[in-house]
Amino acid sequence: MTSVFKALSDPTRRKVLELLKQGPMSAGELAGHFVVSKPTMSAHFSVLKEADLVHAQKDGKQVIYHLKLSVLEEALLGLAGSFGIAMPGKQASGGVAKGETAK
Amino acid sequence: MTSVFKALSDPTRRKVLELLKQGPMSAGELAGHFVVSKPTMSAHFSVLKEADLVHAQKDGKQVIYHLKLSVLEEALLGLAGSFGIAMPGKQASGGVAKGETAK
DNA sequence: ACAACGATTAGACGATTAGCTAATTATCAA
DNA sequence: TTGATAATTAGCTAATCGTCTAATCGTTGT
Repeated sequence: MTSVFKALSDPTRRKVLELLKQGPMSAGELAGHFVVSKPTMSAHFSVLKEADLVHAQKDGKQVIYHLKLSVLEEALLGLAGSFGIAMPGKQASGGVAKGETAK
Repeated sequence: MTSVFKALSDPTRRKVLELLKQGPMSAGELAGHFVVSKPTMSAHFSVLKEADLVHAQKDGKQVIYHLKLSVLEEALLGLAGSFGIAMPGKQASGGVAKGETAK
């Protein structure tokens, strides 16, 4: 959970995830959307991999990154749940009961 | 948005917010729940204030902290929305509004 | 006025972070 | 085999982070 929020705390990394939301993309193509150097982007990809928010698949000389939406969803849901925050979609779930911890 | 996720990226600060979820609490009482020094806790409170996740109200020689749940909710809702993540509660909202960036 | 208490500020320290350039690895094409 | 291309690793710097102790500030009770 900490690693996910740490990953999300950088605007560049959030934007990478948003780009990946539209579909898998190579490291180079992703890097093309930013002004920083490719090694810097590579470091960002490492943080995202570490947080399990993306999956890297090697394809020839490229590396294709995929968003792992379920992991992001679980983190957000986990935090929202532990604060009884209701969010759009599905039906109300009542949040965490009194005295519970909401891992 | 970045300041909120930065604040959330530390486990101590997340736990502070969880304690505050149950109601306002003084700096000292909050600090009592952790093993770190009070000045360190004070620094954590500063980060939370900076992110507007808590409000500090002075009362005599104490400072009472209040959770600003709506700010947390908005940040989570914003990110979830920009990824089309549906979460329990309310009804679906179709994501980020026109022209918005979901920074 | 002064001592005690709750909290923050100041200053220091090691660890981590985001960024860079240069070098390296891996793959593919000529 | 050589060269080009995609990406990562290595090595560095400057800035920020989390933590500490010591000092200070503001309030309250004597």
